[in-house]
Amino acid sequence: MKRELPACPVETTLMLISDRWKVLIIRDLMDGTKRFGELKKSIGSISQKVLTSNLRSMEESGLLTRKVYAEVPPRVEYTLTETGYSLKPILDSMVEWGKAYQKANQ
Amino acid sequence: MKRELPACPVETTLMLISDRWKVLIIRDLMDGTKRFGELKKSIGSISQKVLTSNLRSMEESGLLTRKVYAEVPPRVEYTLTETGYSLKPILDSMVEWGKAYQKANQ
DNA sequence: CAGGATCCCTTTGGATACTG
DNA sequence: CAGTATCCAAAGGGATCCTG
Repeated sequence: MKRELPACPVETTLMLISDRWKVLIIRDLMDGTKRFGELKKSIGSISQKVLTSNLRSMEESGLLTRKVYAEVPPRVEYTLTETGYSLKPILDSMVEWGKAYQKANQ
Repeated sequence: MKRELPACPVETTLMLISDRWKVLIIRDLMDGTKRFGELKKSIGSISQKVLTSNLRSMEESGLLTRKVYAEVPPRVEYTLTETGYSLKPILDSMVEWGKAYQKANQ
């Protein structure tokens, strides 16, 4: 799963967040820690498998942490790292740009 | 090729630029108009087919314009639209973030 | 030069069933 | 609840050959 970092900075960023779901996951975690089920619900149409694999790869990239509680039923919480949270300006820009684009193309 | 705009602004932005190559194309066009061959060369490892299909879909999205000159050999120039150029702040943020990430993970 | 056409591979995502 | 395992479909991308 771990790939080499590209030489180009913008490619590095893209590699880490450009999947269909990762930006949505990050956005939903900007509000704070969430459980697996909460994430799945707030994202909506994502399948368990895909959510799991995205979360794992983002953990590996250092964008978020995964904390497992030894309880029954199990509880797993996901939290953005500093690195993950530092993507906020990019996300905000993307939201603003997207709004303007939607307005112009509705 | 034309897809419905998602309800969510950030998804809209993602849909338009999150492919592997689109951000690189936009970045290369930030400097000004370029010919097909120049783009292909500056991007490097992209194949003709993929470059063509990305350019067409970006034209359809209103991010760039395509101008064909009736010459032999043919000349085709691509230029960012205002909309495409307005992605600059996002690109810049991505470059900055990518640099910091690379530095932290080298 | 700037592509179109074709074939194939890999990756991502989706559906369903099962489990500690 | 939060996964795993398995199978499958679709899309993006790559390679090669051909052409106005």
